[in-house]
Amino acid sequence: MNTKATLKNIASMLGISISTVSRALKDHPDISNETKKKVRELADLMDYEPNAFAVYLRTNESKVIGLIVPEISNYFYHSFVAVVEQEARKKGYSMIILQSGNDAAVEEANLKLCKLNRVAGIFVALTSETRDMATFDRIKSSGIPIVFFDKVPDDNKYVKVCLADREVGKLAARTIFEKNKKNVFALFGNPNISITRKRKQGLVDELKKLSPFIEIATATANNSEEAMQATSDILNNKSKPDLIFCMSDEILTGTIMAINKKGLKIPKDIGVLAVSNGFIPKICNPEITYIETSGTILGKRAMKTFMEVLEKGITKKMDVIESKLVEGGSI
Amino acid sequence: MNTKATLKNIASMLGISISTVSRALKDHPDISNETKKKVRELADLMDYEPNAFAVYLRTNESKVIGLIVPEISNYFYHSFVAVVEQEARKKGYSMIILQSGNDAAVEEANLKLCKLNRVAGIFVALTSETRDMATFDRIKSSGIPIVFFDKVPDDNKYVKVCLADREVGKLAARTIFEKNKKNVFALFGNPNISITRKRKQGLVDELKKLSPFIEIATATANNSEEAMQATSDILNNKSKPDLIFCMSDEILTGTIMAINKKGLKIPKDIGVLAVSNGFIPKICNPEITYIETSGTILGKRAMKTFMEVLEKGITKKMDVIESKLVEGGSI
DNA sequence: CATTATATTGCAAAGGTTTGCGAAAATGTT
DNA sequence: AACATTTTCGCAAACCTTTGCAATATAATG
Repeated sequence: MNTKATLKNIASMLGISISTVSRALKDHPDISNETKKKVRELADLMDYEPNAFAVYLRTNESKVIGLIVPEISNYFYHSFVAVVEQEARKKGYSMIILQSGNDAAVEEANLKLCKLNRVAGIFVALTSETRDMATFDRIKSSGIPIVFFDKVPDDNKYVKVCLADREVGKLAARTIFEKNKKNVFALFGNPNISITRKRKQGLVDELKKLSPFIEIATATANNSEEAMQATSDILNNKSKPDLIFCMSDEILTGTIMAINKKGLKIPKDIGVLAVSNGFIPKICNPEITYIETSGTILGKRAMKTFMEVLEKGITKKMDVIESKLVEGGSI
Repeated sequence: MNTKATLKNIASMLGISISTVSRALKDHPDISNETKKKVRELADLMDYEPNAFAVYLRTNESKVIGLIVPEISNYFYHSFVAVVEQEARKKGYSMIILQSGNDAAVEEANLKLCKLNRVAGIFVALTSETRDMATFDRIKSSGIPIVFFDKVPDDNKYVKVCLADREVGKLAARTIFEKNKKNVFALFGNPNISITRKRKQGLVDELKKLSPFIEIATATANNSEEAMQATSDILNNKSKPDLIFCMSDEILTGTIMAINKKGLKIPKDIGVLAVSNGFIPKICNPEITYIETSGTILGKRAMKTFMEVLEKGITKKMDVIESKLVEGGSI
């Protein structure tokens, strides 16, 4: 086997010291152009790449970002993941991805893994089960910045990037009011996470404020299947609602399948309003009217915030992303 | 700041040597139970975690798997990513994710990054632009195993896990024949990648064999927008096809939007047959009939193959996954 | 008690890089 | 020519862990 491409070997082959080689490759001003040239040529020839671990060990910082989400493959996160990875690569970072699968213990293990790998920082969307923030606090105080996104903790001592969830609810309420709907069935996700509570509160409160004549029933579904079941149940009632509100893409999926199965026509038989990134709404017929939540935008903003945290050492911040209504033909 | 949790510090606090501490924490038989106990207690107290970089540097192997795909957020890959991450975590590995964005240069940079990070192995779905396999060969011969999936190279000297693409095409052909369709419009993705060529060949050849009376026109679309455009164009012809075949979810998405926009009814006005993981077909009304390609299954098989490669040192293998027809109501 | 086996522990090198500081060589200044 | 500067380079420590081997302490054997 031919000699490994290390600083040491290059140095000995050239009869100069390791430190000179190291500096030459970094274009350090202390080194003469002549030497630099020699070193670079041999390094190229030997296909030299610095040993990342040695660098990390020495500098004690890695160019890796940790990303912890409940599930990658869920509607919203993968576009977030995609854009964060892109932006990260532009800045010379790689991304290590971990799923918590809505299990607080796994989430904690993942956090440890991040710490173990000395990541430069961590993006986290919380599990709906997460109660104890102690591990996060420990990691944060050990100097690893954490940016929470989407599923964020309530406490304001963290850095978070999220949607204006209460506004999302209010916007939904105003839409319902303007479209003159009277009997709303609203489906929400896990009530333990704050975005659910906020969206629900925004919707219910605003609706109450706008009109005393709009009836609203709410229900909870933890996944598409439950959403489908809940929708089916309500559609079998004799007093069918005239609009179904879906808090997320996951729920929208179930609702649409239930409506289709039942053979109802949107919007003639029933209206639909969703909170979504737009992908599913656009392949439906007619297109679903939705309040936009873009993983791509969220990702970009999160990355921007992350760089701020890294460079300026911010430890608390809340970046809230406004959303807007995109009209389809489902109401 | 309190002392860092390192072997050295633990050792000096306990008045013993570093190696003893190291071995005590590994439950090495050379160390007395008494010492082990002392060491473990202090280590726990100090929240000791071995410095991964030092370990990697010393052992020259990391517990990280690289995953390179054209795009994470595309229909199929994110479920693959999700399951691979899960399985990897079970085996003590983490996953670093990289997107090539269909750019061979970025793909190469990503490969380098994997090498730089001394990953334990790499999963790759090729770019449609990839021609030169030299970098892959170099990495492979440097001892890092590579498992290709989905978008795999033609050459049999690699380890690959993929769908039975030709069979997929044939299955589509048989379905078309049985459903008595006569005028097929088939939309394919990038012709540079082998799965496109194979699916197309399978479809066209088998169709020809089954009946001389079935007309088939094909077209190429590189993304949803192009697929939508191509479908719109063909639907404006006076001789409308009676079935559209979509090679992938990406294309199906565009086709469905075009059909909806045109106001046509499936299957009355036009039939649709797709190759898909099933998610989009199931939210359509009626559900689309599709040939199943599951990222989840592919991911599991890929991971299994990967472990074989790692443990048994296999260097070439081809794992082909059969697919089946799932009937919706779109034909 | 002397000798040998066994149980514990420590020493030190190795893995590859970075970097402060001092040394040597080259150049410039009177 | 003597001195001051500047340019160029090397020494050696540090980052933290792993591990072969030597060293000591303890117990067992004759």
